[in-house]
Amino acid sequence: MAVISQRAERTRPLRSPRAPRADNRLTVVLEAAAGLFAQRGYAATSMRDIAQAAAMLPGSLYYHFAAKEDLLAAVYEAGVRDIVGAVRAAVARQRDPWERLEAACVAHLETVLKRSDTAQVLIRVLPEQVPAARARLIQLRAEYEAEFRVLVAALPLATDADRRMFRLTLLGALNWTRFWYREDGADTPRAIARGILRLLREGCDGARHRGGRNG
Amino acid sequence: MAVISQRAERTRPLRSPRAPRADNRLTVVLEAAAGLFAQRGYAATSMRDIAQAAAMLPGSLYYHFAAKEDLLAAVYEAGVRDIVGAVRAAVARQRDPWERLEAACVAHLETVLKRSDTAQVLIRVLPEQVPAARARLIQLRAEYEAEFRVLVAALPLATDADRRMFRLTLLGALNWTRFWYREDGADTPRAIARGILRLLREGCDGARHRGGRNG
DNA sequence: CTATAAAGAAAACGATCGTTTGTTTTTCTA
DNA sequence: TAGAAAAACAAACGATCGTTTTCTTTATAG
Repeated sequence: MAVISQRAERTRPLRSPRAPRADNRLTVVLEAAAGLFAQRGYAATSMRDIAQAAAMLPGSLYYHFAAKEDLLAAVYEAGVRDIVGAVRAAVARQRDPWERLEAACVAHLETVLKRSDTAQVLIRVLPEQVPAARARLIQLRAEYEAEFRVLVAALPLATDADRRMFRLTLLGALNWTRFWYREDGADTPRAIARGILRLLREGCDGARHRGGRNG
Repeated sequence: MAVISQRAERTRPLRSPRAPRADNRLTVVLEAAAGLFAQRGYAATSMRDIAQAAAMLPGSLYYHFAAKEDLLAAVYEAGVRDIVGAVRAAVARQRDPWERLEAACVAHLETVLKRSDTAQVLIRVLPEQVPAARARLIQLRAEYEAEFRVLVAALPLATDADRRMFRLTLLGALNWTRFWYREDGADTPRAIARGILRLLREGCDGARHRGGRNG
């Protein structure tokens, strides 16, 4: 029964005889929810918190979403749209495989760290944390991760290179920045993305780069 | 007032005229809490959940801890003890700086992914998620991260290498494994740790390793 | 201009939350 | 072995949770 009611009004009641109103505050709700989910997490954010941030009453949220988990799924959808859009736009400007991947990493970090709360929710709230929406969230995440899979597949690596490990390590390093990145710090999202990628591409073993003394 | 009551009984009432009883179930409570915090997160775990997992009544938890956040702090402490112990023991068996770091990474992953729920809480529940305990949690985390700082400082890297970026990238990649590691999968924590470290040490650019055809 | 549906206000539902209080049982110690 | 402290039980507190229901306002289509 939960599944039915979830699907019942994804955006609006089916076969509605009238279009949504111009003054509807659905986007305000989504942004408010994204900001709070990104900052406090899913369980620690109440529907009342979201309603207050959106300047509405708690019950009014249920005109747009049948349940809290559906609101999260909608934020996830918006997040995927944001970050996929940013990454695709950045990648399209490059032709070299390494430069395409670098552009993707820069766009990823800039979107997640500075531009989009909804995108931040993608890496802050994980599918396992919301069992009722797990399947949907996993699918939405996979939609995005597929972008990186393609970019990594295009790299001119040694034949025995482990592309899966490379991709997971890269995404791990990128997403972990959320926990140590500081707005006021010296390094920008762009610089961080480039630094991580250079490390994964070239390594950092002094003995390998030049005739080092250790090894 | 909250601060006072938090400090009031870190482990037991101050100047207790009698030692703890042999049948006390403090460790059972800590393990139950660790398991649930690791699986569901802090906010999504109720004191009643923990009590049930420990086969006690909810109110009884407050004999050991003045508040939920103090219970989390205690789990954090146990987690740091677990992982620092494992890492130090592993490192002590090696002398070469790279081998010491590898031993640390292997111990880190094995502890977090297989051995210790309390250690898993360290990377699952982040200080920002529990404002009331933030300062304490940050300090406990720093205690552990200092271990890695020392190990990275000892590496024979090129003089212009960014050791901070290296450390953050490494820890990010290691900790992110929590989100894709599967018990039944082919790769063990040991293999994953080695793979990540090799990547960060040697890089993966085919054109660099041998006279590649690209670039 | 009027009907109608969209959008939200207002108020409350039962359930669950972290926590407190008073009491009982059990172990250790003197 | 008697008394005291440790450790848990038992039961409830007020607050907050996600959600539902009913009613009112308001933009829009005919």
